Amino acid sequence: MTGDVLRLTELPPLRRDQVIERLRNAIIAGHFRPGDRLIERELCERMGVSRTSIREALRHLEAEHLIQVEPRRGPVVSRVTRKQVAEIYEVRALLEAALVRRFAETASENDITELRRIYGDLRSARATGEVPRIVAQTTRFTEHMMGAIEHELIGDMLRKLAARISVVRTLAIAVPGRLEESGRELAVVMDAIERRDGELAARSLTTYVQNAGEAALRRFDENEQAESGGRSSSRSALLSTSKSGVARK
Amino acid sequence: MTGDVLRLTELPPLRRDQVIERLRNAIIAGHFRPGDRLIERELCERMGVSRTSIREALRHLEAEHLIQVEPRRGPVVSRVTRKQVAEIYEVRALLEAALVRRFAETASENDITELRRIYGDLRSARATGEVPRIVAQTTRFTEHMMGAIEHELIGDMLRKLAARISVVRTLAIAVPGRLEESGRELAVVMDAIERRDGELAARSLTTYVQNAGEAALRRFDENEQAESGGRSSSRSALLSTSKSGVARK
DNA sequence: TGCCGTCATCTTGTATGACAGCAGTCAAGA
DNA sequence: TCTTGACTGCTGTCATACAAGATGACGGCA
Repeated sequence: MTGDVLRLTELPPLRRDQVIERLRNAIIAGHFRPGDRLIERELCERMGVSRTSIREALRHLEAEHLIQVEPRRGPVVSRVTRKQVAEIYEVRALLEAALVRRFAETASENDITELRRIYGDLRSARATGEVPRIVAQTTRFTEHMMGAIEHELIGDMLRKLAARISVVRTLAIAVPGRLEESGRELAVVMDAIERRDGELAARSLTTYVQNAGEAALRRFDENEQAESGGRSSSRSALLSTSKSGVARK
Repeated sequence: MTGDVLRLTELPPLRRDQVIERLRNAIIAGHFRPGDRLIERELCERMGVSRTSIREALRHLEAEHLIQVEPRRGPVVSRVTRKQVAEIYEVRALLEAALVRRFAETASENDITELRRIYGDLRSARATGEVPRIVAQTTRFTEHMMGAIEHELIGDMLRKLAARISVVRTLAIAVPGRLEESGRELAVVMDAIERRDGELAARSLTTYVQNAGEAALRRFDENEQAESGGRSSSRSALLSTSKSGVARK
């Protein structure tokens, strides 16, 4: 119905969209870090496109809150404030609870089986303690549910929120003791889903996200301290000097 | 804490931001209508700015989903699908419920008094049946709560969602019988707030939004029918020819 | 030694001009 | 009436240019 099967090249993808995507990924992956300035010319050279495309892409990322632009100073990778972190986790809890409730209640058996499989991978990842793998599998877990319930908006919002807290989130996973705790919480969620208990799934997932949020805030505070401590050699600092060669504030 | 009080001229506002604002308002106000093409040159001339600024503004609005861009065809004021309307009302219900719950539980007495005052204005507006006034007062009502609880994120999201459904929302208000029904629902909400019953406030507001959503969907369906009926003279059609002189699909 | 004002330099914000190439239109032709 | 091809309209990108704010270096002064 939509999209012609015989379509040739799908049309060359727009440069600006590619730029958006790559910059977004770079930020999420932590290649650029909060506070890094994004200098247009540099980006032009690195990506081999004109300033026009770069700037248009930047406007898009700005709207997503991934970068902030102070007039005449140019774009800077967003730093999130403590309050913002708290708010994001709060809203994420709401949306994800709605997501999981609906999934538990309406997903097909296949979707649930598949989720169980992903959950298995997630557990193995968690067992290794390798943070990047854990993040990846957790994303897959959520992403699968989003795909299944076909709620464009919730999916969209959750993805955007996740992007904004990618840094803190990564740090939060490694909070001592949190991995075990969250493991138990997730088990309850998975269990509720399999029993098709949407209400319980939603409630337990809310708890999970709330606790994750608290862990994130704890990390956040530690980081603030470390920063005001001035020991800029502290490599774990959220806002430490970028390795990407980009100027900083 | 944020923003320097001593700042001189606040700096001349950026052109692109002004463009964003004006276009957004124009869309929300219905001056441009869903499906209208936004032709860059035209916008340049009308607003007296260069294509550069226009295009950057468009990228921003695109990220807000207020416009959609089909590659090489350019921007078009977003048409919302039925599904999107449903999803938006769903999420709006979630967020607004959280908002009102928190307001009921934590707002100062002054804030509540003020809300009651606004509620009074809202009631008078509703009594007249003048849709634009009703919309304005309803917005004030929500906006007041958003200001009081200081939850940037929820406020931001609700505003963006509201923008996306501004057209449908306007139509929905005039659904026969809905005005009375919603009046009663709102009364319950206001009452719950004054009694500081966050739970009840949230629940009743959820009902209110859900019903509003159903009304909106009903209107939406009527519109679709009217449209496929082909009688393009039907002036109430959601997608009728724009009066703004802008080309259409 | 430490603070201040000045100047050179870097960057952004915005405007212009150009141009290739997709899209939609319309008239000529079958 | 349907098909084809030429024509025109716009978008997507690039290259340039330039004023003005932001930054950083430097030398003078206390």
